[in-house]
Amino acid sequence: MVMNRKCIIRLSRYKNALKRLKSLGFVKVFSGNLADAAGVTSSQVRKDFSLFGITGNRRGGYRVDELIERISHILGKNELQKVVIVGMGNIGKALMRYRGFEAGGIKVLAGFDIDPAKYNKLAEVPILPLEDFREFVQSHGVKIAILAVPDVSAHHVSELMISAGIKGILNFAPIQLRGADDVVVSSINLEVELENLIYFVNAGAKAEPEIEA
Amino acid sequence: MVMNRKCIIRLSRYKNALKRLKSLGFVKVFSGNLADAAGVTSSQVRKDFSLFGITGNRRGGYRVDELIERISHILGKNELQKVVIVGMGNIGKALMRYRGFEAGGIKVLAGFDIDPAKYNKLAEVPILPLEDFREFVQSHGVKIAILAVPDVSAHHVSELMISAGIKGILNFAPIQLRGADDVVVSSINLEVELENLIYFVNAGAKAEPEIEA
DNA sequence: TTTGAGAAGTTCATTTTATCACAAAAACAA
DNA sequence: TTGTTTTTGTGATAAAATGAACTTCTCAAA
Repeated sequence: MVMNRKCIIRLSRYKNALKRLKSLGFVKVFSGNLADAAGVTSSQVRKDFSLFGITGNRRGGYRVDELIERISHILGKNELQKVVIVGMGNIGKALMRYRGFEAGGIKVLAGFDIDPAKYNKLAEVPILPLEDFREFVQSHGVKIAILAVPDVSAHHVSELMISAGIKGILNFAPIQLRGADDVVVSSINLEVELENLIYFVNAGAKAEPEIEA
Repeated sequence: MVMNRKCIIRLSRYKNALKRLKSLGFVKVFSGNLADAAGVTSSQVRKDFSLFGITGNRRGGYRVDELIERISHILGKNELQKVVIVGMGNIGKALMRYRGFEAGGIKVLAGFDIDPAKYNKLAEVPILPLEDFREFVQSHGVKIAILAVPDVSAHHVSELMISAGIKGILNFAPIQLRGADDVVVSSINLEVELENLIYFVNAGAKAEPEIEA
């Protein structure tokens, strides 16, 4: 069952919304509630759930706990996900320190850089030489890597990642990575995001819908 | 002429690719070249250009310089774009220090926080109290703001931004902001991005296309 | 038990988005 | 000139996503 990326993004959104609802004491939730929280229509919510075989009660809606559990399972969030970061510049360091990941079951195992001044092999989350990358990810079974190096090194590092067995790359470098067929690449480009905002602000935005990350 | 967001993202991509091609010495470029660089089809490139009235020569392709100029103009990149950042946590600080913006004609004027320990009013790019936000953006005519505060404060700060006249918000908080009709919100949610990667990696990704930031 | 209302689940139509295919234009060569 | 090639520009076509509407089930109250 091959799923659409947009649909998966919505699932993540639903999960976030559900966690908030749960912390507010909600036990049950209706498609309309989730739709409001995620900024979509209730049809969409029900259809998304239907795609994944998620089912509720025809009158009582969905049980919050069950739904969170179910979506987390689909997203693979029931087991700890190990991640490494390459590039200890501004962005890389910020991501190393970002504590939001842990709550989401994502564990940053290590950072890597080529600059010896940045090494810190003894820290709880160590910063290691890039030469150690291959061995590290293989011995720890890491499949996901964050690429936060300058654009000139991005292509080279992405090849290293792929050859070391990385299967998913979150790319912060402002270039288009051409990955292997079994490697997923997702890019975040801050300048592109800002250019978008600038365009729509200048265009006198007419209620542009909020877009996926 | 109301434009599609995806289309604008592609324009940004084309522009980035063009800059690289230019630095390699290219003077002319064909739709096929740009398509390869941006990871789309040549038809798509031509159709995007057609939407904006960008036109080339029926056999000679497009002039690189002219095209960069044209796209930059459409994206509003020919004048300096002023931006402020609210929230001087990990992400906010990293964005303050990020030097990639300047090359793209984006100028971070100031950062804001509620924590007096973070103030630095005399720095070249000052960090100011959040109370000064409204006055600052109004006196400087700032229309774009980056929201990098914890989720609990995100809604409150976004309301402040909107009431102060901000028209575009780049949101890093993991919640769905509900903006006014004339305010554009674009969200970057790191956890959602990683969850996506995790899902497709676990699903044994079959050449998933790289996606927009 | 019956009835009515509320909400899920599903189908269908609409709208949006991307691809294909081809005619018209430009450049070049003979 | 005239023909040939190359690439654009766009209309037609296909595919995908969305939203509305309909059907079915469940619960609760009379």
